Amino acid sequence: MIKSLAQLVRNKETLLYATAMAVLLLSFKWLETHFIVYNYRLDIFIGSIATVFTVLGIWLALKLVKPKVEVHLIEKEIFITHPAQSKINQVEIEKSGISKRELEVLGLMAQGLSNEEIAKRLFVSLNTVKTHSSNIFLKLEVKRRTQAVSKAKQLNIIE
Amino acid sequence: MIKSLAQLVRNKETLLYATAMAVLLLSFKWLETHFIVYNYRLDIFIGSIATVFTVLGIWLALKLVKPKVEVHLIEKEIFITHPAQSKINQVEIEKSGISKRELEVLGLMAQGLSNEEIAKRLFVSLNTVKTHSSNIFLKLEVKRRTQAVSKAKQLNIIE
DNA sequence: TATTCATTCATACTTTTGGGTGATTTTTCA
DNA sequence: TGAAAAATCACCCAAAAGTATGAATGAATA
Repeated sequence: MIKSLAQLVRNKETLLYATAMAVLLLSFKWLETHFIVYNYRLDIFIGSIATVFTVLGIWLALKLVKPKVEVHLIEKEIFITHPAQSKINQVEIEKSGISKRELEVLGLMAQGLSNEEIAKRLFVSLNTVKTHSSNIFLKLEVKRRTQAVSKAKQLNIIE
Repeated sequence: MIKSLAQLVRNKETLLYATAMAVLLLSFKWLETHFIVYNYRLDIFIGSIATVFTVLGIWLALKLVKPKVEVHLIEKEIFITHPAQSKINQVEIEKSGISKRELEVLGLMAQGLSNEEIAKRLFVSLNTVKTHSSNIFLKLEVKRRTQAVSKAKQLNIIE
């Protein structure tokens, strides 16, 4: 309420409305002096004044007071399954010490390729792939390719 | 404005406010008859009535006008990592024809266990695990355990 | 320049895996 | 109850995977 009054005072149009009220009062005063108002029933006169000024008050309030705004916040939950998540953990790769080439081999391993197939894919010999594999197992501290794939996926160093 | 009036009529509290206005009017009437109001300056009397009813009007308007409702949608993003998701696709399991026991073996396979380790875990012989493995490969139409794991994860029949 | 590291390859050997076949025992289900 | 499916196990053989060791080469680096 205090705030509303403060707004009312601050408002640029306040003068206009104040003037309107003054004019109304003056017009009543004029009616009072120039017509024989008292011939009419005084309570009717007062009643009409009350009505007019009530309407004026309502009009004033509606014009001046900034409308109340109730803000309703509705939380809409958006489920994101995984937006191409599973970002490869570069940190873990470096921590494990796995080289680029070994990572390639590991990736193909995870796809289910045999050493022979990996060798053909990378244009190297079977022995090379075996060496890479062994090094991978050492670095991941596992014994088998299946374990390597399992651990690599856990560490997010592949896929 | 029309809408506001309609609200005003509908409002349950309207009677209260109407009563308040009636009481005010009656009190003025009472003042009029029981005191010699006319001894005072009539314009002061009218002015106070105007002021009172202006305030009443303002108060009425402030009380009765329903606030505007602004609805704000807040989109709350919920990321689902993959512990909760990745529900096992029962349909694909049945489609592949993989039995319960074979599924067990497949699961341990995916964890990187060797046939020997699986055998010990399941309290069966190595040969049994081999048989299960072979059947799994047939049913998944793959050649190696690594491929089996890869395909099984694609089909969501494990994990 | 010397050294380290990644990559490549080889040979020999062991272990694991996978294919094929057959058989017995449970379990399930019509 | 009786047939089908699932689970169990064995033996043999071959392929693939993995271990160990050694070595050559090229690129990066201290």
